[in-house]
Amino acid sequence: MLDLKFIVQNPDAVKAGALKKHIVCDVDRILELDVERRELVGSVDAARSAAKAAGKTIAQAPPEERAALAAKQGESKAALKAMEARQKEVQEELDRLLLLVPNVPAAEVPEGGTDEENVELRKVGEPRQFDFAPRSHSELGEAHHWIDVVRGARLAGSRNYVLLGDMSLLEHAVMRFAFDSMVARGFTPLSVPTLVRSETMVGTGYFPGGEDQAYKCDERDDLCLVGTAEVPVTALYQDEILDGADLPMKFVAQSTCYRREAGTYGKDTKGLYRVHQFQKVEQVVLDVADEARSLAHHEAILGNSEAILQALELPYRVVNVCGGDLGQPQIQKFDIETWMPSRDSYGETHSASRFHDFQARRLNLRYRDAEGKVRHVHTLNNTVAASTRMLIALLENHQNSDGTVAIPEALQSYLGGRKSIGRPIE
RNA sequence: GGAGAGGUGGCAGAGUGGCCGAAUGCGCUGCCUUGCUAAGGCAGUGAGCCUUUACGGGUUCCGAGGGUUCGAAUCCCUCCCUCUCCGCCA
Repeated sequence: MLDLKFIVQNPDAVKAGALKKHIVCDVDRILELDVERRELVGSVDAARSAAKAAGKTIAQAPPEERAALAAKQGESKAALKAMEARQKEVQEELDRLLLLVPNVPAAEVPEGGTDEENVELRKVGEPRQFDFAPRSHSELGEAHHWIDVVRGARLAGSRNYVLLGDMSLLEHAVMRFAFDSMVARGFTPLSVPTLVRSETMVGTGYFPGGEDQAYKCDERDDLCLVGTAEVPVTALYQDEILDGADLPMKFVAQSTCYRREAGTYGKDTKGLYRVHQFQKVEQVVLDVADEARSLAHHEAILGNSEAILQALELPYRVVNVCGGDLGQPQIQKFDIETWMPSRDSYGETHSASRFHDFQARRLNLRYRDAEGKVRHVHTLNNTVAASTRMLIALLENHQNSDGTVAIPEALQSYLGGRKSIGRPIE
């Protein structure tokens, strides 16, 4: 969330930001509530101060005078209670509204309402020209008995799948390659819970608003399945004050990711593109509150993922995500879209986000700088590799005319040195 | 799941109704002293909010939320979490 002081001092910038993101929030009501809140804090504090002083007088008064003094004290207490009740109401409404105010997007974020208005920054690699009719990953998966969506659905409903044989091995190979690459770049490997408290979902900015997209345990447990390791990793130090000397912290974690995909019926129904569960390696950076350093990290984590795609010999493009396609918490986001022949287009595979202190404020995640001042950290994250979408790209881009699939050199050592998988299809 | 214990400042750990935002120790910071691979002395050392040009002042926070009381870290209720033993189990 944004700093209340910032909102009060820059209401127009906040409103303009929300407009650019096509998000509705009531900034004026917040300003109103803040005025009332301050008045109440002033009078409540003064009343409490008086009550405290009176209490001390009573303690020191001779026993025979105490009853009278205490009775008098009881009267002013009723007024204090009323003020406190109102203060609580105001604070609660304010807190609720503050959670809905979006982060202000950077000036470099393009105007636009949907992903169609994202701006392409660069293309890397050429989409392959096939001299045969290429198969979709679904066709390849079925022909080789690598992907079983029928039994996946029987086990767990639609948008579920089973990977078999070499496809399961390939999934592990990609994940491990991605993970190892990040460790080699100095990221600290982490294994984290994928079932977290709602509070953690709020802290990272997924709630309120994203409840429909998350699987939630029943009322016995206040826990949700995460849609990404970003959640537990970013929240790792929530409610703590870190030593600024320990920053930046860079983490890489693999996790299973769960997504309800509510409201996407009929969309991307074939194959592995939109599924309820997949594996993902994610990178997260925590650093001091410094714009320049945040920007540098943003470039770096984008570059880390591009290096993975280049090693996997996959064509991709980078887009600057427009305001309307930006989430509530981001300052700016770059998506990487990888070429997918069956879609005859680039499909989103990575999302590199910069948040400034938006998540850190919600998470109460702070650090002490060199001067001893306590500040909120800046957070960033990016996909390193998401299993299913990487499998789509690998199968479809590296397929041969006989239906076998070439394995990029970077992955061969993870597959026992094999250069291809699959037998020729009849 | 059963039985028990407990949640206090960076850590350890006192504190069972007013003198407690909280002893003491450790850690950390600064100054001083001695001079030899270290020790000693003194001082300081939580966060939030309101207010103030500033110095400062006020207030809240002792797991969370309610309650009793003129007054609560201390008493009562609810919840959360941790630990120990037993049971079950990957």
